[in-house]
Amino acid sequence: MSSLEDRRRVILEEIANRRIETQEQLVTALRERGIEASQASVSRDITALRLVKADGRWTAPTRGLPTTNRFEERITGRLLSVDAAGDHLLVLRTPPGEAQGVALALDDLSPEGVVGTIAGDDTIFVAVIEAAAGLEVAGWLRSLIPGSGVRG
Amino acid sequence: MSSLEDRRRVILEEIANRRIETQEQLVTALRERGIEASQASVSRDITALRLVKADGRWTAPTRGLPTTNRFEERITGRLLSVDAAGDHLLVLRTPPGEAQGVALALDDLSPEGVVGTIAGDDTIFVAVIEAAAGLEVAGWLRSLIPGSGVRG
DNA sequence: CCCTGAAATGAATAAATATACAATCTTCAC
DNA sequence: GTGAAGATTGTATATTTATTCATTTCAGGG
Repeated sequence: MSSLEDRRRVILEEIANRRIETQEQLVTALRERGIEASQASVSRDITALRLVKADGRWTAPTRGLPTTNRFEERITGRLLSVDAAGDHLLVLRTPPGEAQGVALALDDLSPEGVVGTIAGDDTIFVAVIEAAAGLEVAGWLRSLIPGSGVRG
Repeated sequence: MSSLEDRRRVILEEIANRRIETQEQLVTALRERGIEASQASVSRDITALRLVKADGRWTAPTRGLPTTNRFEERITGRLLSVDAAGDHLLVLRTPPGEAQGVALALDDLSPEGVVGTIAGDDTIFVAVIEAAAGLEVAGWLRSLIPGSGVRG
């Protein structure tokens, strides 16, 4: 019986059911449920659960928000170029057979402004809401291409 | 012009294009771009922009804090049927023109097991990791169809 | 020009969160 | 059983972030 697992389960319940604004509040909430833990442990749990403090309260994000890292892992080395075709379409090139995977990763993240993607074998079309969003997304994607300068 | 607006715009650019882990890094990044600001101001900007620190880096959430209820609002009445095509693909039907919106709502929520979606005009393909996840997602989606019968 | 009020800011500091480190449990091989 | 390796934990503290408060800036009215 892992008290660690139990505690983390309760943490998820608590942040889902009441407004928890600090880790100390979480410590208190846990104690009310018979679980003793220090703020330090709660901090570690929060890291492990990849929780996020948004709008002043701790929440479990829906996927996409905190998965930036994971996304970057999934895409790095599989993205060759990023080009714009007009204001609303980005065209990404990948090695053969990689487009589906990269496009799925992109779908998982759903960056601001991206409306959708369609992937072929080595090409992905990314539809963006408006030009500014496209530029931002393009810049960020390019930063994932090895050997490309980060600041443009 | 409002240097405040400029600064916030640059903040969004910076966190999109490089990994920013602390507000002090943001202060430095701003200085490199010719914008002087204190950590205090950056902290206020972050609050105003509702940014969140996820996985150790500052990011712009893809959308606000989605609740299941909000998602259900977005989908209820716009989903006509849910069928399985094999173990890894669900096919959703919507009224004409609604598929994109429903698919976006689905992407926002990214239920466990859903790898990605592609939407046409009145049809959405939902790729799921494995059969069990597909059944679960399908069941849940069907529960959103008014007067839903069991299909597939 | 001088006021006034609202918004924005930085310095200092309070508050909140993450981590180093040592102690204590678990697991598992022997 | 004993002991080693690794996980988990709390305390104390370092680091990071939010806030207080005094000051500055700027627009508009006189």
